Amino acid sequence: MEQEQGREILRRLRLKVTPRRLEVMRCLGEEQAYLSAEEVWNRIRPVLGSIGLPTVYRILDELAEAQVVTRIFRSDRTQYYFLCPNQEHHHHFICESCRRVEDVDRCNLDGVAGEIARRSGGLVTSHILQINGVCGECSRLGEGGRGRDAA
Amino acid sequence: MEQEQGREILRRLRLKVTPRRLEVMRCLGEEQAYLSAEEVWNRIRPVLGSIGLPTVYRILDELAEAQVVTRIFRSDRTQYYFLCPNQEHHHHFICESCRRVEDVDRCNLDGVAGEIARRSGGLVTSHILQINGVCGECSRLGEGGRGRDAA
DNA sequence: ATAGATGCAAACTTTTTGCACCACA
DNA sequence: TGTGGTGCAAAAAGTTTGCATCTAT
Repeated sequence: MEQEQGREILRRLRLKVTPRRLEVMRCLGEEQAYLSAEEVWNRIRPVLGSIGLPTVYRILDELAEAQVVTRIFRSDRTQYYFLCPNQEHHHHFICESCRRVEDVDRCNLDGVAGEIARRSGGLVTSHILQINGVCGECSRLGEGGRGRDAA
Repeated sequence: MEQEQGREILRRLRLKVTPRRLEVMRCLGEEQAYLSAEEVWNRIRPVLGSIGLPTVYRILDELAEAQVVTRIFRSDRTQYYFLCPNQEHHHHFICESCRRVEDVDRCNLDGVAGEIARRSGGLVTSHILQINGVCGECSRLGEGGRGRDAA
């Protein structure tokens, strides 16, 4: 994520361009991996001098609302975020080992919406499709992966 | 969910057959709708006389672990559960209005796994596919739906 | 100049844990 | 009769809120 791209996104959203917002976006984009709010906070604190955790939450919420970041679903009770400014319809392949996210363009779900409508008269408004696995690099490195913790 | 079916599930999991476990399963299966732990608790307390909320969490965790209940993903930070003892691979259409869940057999995702393997050498281990929308009945009733709150 | 952004502390919600007591097998 | 289940109280973890101060526009 180039800084200029971040500025443009914020202007489009009519949010003020602040160092904190730019840094949250840079951090999430830099690793192409999903992170929790606290992990983002730990990574950007050294760069910014200081920033509060509530500010990180506020920024992530705004960006998720604006669909500039995507929430990743896991069954722990933590929310994870991934920068995804690309608005085309697509899905994500997420690596269970290194947490990196790859885009998956293919989405064969149009037929499903039709089936539901035909069967019961229901209407599909959205879907979550998240593909979990182990990425190429982590597969080659063998099990255990790089690990990636809060610190 | 017949009581005998509940007993069989518990025996298969080598869990003791207790009134609390049977009642949690009955409650989740009865409505064909997803509920939070607290909602389950509120519904079964009158029947059982008394049960602690931690017990409900423990039971739901065991059943989710055993894949007898499925977790439903929402962006609030509450976990929702749905009884789904059917082990065939399938997905769910969930109604945003009444929370009822319908099974969707169709799953065209085999091609996606192949694409990921070819492209980067990655390996797909699982996927989450949750289809959100408004069910036939709620569509016919018009917007607003039946509502379904914790009480 | 001013509306919006942020830090800090404290609250809040959901979920988990510890331990004594109880009940199914 | 003993292992596993449960109630209760308290803690933990993640997230949100209130308000005073600061800053981008």
